[in-house]
Amino acid sequence: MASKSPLKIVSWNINSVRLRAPNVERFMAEHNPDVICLQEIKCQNAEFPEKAFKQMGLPYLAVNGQRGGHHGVAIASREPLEILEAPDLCREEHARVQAVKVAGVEVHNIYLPAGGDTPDPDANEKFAHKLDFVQRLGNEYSSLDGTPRVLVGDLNIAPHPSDVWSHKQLLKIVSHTPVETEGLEGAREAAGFTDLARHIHEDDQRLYSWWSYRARDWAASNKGRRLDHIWTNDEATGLTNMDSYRVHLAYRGGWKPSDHAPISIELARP
DNA sequence: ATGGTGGAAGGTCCA
Repeated sequence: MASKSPLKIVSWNINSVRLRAPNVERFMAEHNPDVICLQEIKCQNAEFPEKAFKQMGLPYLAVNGQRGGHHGVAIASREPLEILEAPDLCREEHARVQAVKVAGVEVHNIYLPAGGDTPDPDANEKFAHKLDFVQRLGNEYSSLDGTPRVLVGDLNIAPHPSDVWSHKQLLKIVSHTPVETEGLEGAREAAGFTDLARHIHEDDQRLYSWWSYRARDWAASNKGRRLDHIWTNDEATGLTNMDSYRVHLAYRGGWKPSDHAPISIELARP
């Protein structure tokens, strides 16, 4: 019965939802998830391709878009969503955070600031903003109740050495500097979340979810980073089917791909 | 040491 089927949740930095609605449609046809959390939708609320999503079987939408073609997050669902107040994580008031409750599970969708090129908060305001966002993340999620809670999104930090193609060569590159990786791990632990990918896979297993557009051949060079994450609180960890974690590599290729691959997990319904 | 690509906006920013 539908009520006993697992809840399949996807996180995907789509890099323009208007351009890539067909990619989402293909994913739906192939994997049939219940909830898709998108980041970098790059449109305003009224511009979201609502009709296409309804037609592909995701009629329930929570859209947090932004003017100017930047940022923006959305959650699309097969079943009804209750929109929740999201934690105040972004001091710049970008559209980067949203939260819903679906099938008894809280789903938080986050697009953490990339942080610019210079990993120095005094010289680079974007990096300072990124660190502030991480700090708030740890604080805000430390005091919530024990509802099953899943936090997903593009966190723009690859915390483990095996989350990047070269730990040594990326130590001074934004996304893998110690202040970011230690900050994110500290925030996650303070808030009581489990990083599912690293709970499932040993640290000698390299895991990536993003490959730059700038490589001549992203698959051949394989210089990836794990920037996209699925975290669960203890209540949700207990519902998680650990064998179901996937990075959907095929969607980094194909027609006009995003530079991020979708990742997914399945949970038993509470 | 540099520039490489991509999207959207709009004559440049963000990633």
